[in-house]
Amino acid sequence: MGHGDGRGRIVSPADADDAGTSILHVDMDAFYAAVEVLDDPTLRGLPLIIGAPDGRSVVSSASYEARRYGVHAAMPVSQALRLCPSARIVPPHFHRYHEVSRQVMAIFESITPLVEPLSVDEAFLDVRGVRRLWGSPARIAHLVRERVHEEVGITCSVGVAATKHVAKIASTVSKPDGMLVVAAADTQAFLDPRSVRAMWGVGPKAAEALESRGIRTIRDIRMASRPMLDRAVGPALASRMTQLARGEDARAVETERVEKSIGHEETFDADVTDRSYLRAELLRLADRVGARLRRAEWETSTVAIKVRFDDFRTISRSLTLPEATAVSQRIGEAAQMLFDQIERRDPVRLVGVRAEKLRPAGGGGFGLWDDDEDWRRVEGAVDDAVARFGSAMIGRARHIGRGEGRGSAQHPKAHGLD
DNA sequence: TCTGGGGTCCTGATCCAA
DNA sequence: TCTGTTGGATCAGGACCC
Repeated sequence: MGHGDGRGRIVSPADADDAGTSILHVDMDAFYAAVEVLDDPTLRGLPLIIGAPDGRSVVSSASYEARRYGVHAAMPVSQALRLCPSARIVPPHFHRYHEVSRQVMAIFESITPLVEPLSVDEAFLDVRGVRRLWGSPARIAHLVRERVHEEVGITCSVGVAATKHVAKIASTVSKPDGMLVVAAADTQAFLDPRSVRAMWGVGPKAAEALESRGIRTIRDIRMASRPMLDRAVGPALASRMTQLARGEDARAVETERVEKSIGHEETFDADVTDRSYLRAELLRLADRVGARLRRAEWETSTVAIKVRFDDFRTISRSLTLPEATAVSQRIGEAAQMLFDQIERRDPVRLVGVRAEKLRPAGGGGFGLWDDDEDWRRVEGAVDDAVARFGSAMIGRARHIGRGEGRGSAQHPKAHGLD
């Protein structure tokens, strides 16, 4: 039995029992590495690590040959190289991955209009309405695998099930280059013995909280009392887990997805103490954020920054603007303003800028390219708040303590400053 | 050993207005 | 007018996903 780690392979036959199923989860196998091999066949069969060769980068993807040494995504490249010294480091070519991704998604869309891309290398397909055209879900899964292999030259794994959650687990189990069909009637038997860690939304922390209470499998979740689960992982996750553990997952395949935030961040090769350099970096990141907002014809009403210090402690600060904007300069100045309120002066390893609370441009606010008057109003409102409440009240750092009016001064409107 | 970058969602604290 | 309650908005932090 496979574990999605390259040690085994499961391929359900095209005439497998797929009663009650209609959802496919398609996941490319070691996608970035596969694209690199596609473009340079001499890399085939080698342990590959996709990641920047220097600095503080982590593994973006690893070929199955490298995974056998324990290398996995998100691991520092330096550590990966210790585990697998013979690995070839290949710098990522994200543009190319997106190009290949578009090819793959086009194949999906030629089979069914109901395609929900989850990321560059995976998607859900709802095939309910196209059975008369292509056959049963299991047959369609075969077709997808065949076409991706023939037309693009890479392999993928497919899970076929009655729900998204089960289809996703099924594709993971069948990896690499596999396919697994879980008929609706077999859902519970399929889920029950699996580790809680296999569930969508259960990461290391939640798994630890569950396992410390003796809850190790999905069956254990099904049998556990709700109050106990609530205490372990919080009511929201407990509720979701309980439903998913029973095989209940009413989420439809959504073809439309609206972005809720746009951000950029950067980890420096070496920690930075120079405040003016950091302020300039914030401006540069804000420039990229603004450019993306304008390209997408969005504007933002909340600017947030993230600062990670040398000890990896990370803080964030955000500011709601009196008026939405997509002007980089305004986003940058808000980011700098937030940064200036942070009192901690330790070396910084990362800064980031994010635009939140997005809305279509021109939706009731001022236009994208109004003159500076509007921005002067933003600054004026914040300056006014600083004058009234003191700078420490604006974007107050957590270490100063709560309960002293944090928040109120961040909403100029709430104080009639607008 | 030393931990990216792009996101989403949840939680708890706090403030404010009804 | 004063006080208490409640729900929405906002903010900060963190878990999680790929």
